[in-house]
Amino acid sequence: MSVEHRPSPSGLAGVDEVLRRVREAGGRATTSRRILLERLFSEGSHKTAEALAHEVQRVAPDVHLSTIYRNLEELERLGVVTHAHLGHGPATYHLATETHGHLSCESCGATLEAPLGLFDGLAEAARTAFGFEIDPRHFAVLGHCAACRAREAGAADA
Amino acid sequence: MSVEHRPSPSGLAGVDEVLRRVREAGGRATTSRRILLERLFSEGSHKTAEALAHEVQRVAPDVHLSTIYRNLEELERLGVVTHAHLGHGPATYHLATETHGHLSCESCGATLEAPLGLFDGLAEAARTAFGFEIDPRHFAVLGHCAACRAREAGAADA
DNA sequence: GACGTTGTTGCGAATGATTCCCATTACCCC
DNA sequence: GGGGTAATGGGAATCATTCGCAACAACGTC
Repeated sequence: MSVEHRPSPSGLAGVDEVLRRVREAGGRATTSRRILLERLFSEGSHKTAEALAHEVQRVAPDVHLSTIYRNLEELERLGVVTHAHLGHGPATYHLATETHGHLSCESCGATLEAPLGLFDGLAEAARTAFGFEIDPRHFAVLGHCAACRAREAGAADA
Repeated sequence: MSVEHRPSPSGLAGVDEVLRRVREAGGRATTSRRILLERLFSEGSHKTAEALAHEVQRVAPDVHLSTIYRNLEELERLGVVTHAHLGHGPATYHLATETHGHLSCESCGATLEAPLGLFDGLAEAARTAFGFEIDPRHFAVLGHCAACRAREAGAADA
């Protein structure tokens, strides 16, 4: 079996390499774990545990939701996956290689991926004022997106 | 009956005025609502619904937790109260007159109240880059506080 | 002050997201 | 290929919050 050559998001070699890392850490390369990883490496991020469960179950119907949660937790411990909270509602999971913050619209729920540089001003201010080091990745910053602001402004005018 | 003269946090006159506003909006000035408001106007913010329930129940033991939630929801609709999410765990409630953002430590759970000005840099950047208007009050920005950073750095050295 | 309307309450059950427990299964090292 | 043990399926437990509903209590009116 050769190494995967798919263009992985940004540095992690692929499913097989992750599974190798899992085994090095004393874990096992189970089928559910492999399928879950394939889904995580596929396009489209910000998937909830339940969405991932559905995707996995299309291939292996017996994989239980709690197995998904356990695997995500384990993969997170290994640094392969992270989760983010985009507002109310369930957490979303994605590969740890995709590092960005999130701006999430309170009106329509849309989520923007924000380059970490966007948070530099706040990071600097928090560091200076409080010695506090922000982590913009774990929780989204809420607010209102351009489309909703335009719509709401229009409604106010009408 | 005279207006309350207690030094209210920052502009809202007091329990009686809020209850007046409630009645103007077609609501009723019930005992549980009055007691809840007294607790909200008392010192110490960032209280969870459950903590508020305990405080209220010290005075009126039969007030049910769901009543607290309903009253908080109603008061929030009237613009008297807001809630914030300070990380994992339950939401916290406080008077809407206290406007500040939150920095919440992922290690120790401590929460700092941050003046809204701290977020100006991020607000500007998000507006320019995405037309996105942030609301720094509803969700805390997570990260690591000075104390925990010092402790963790020390542990790393040891 | 009694009355009726209708907003509110107490209570428990329902929900949604996640975690826990446990007996069974299936990796994978030797 | 057998055995030790990590992982799984299944369901029950948990935590925060919401809902449904019958009984109750504000408050304007008479």
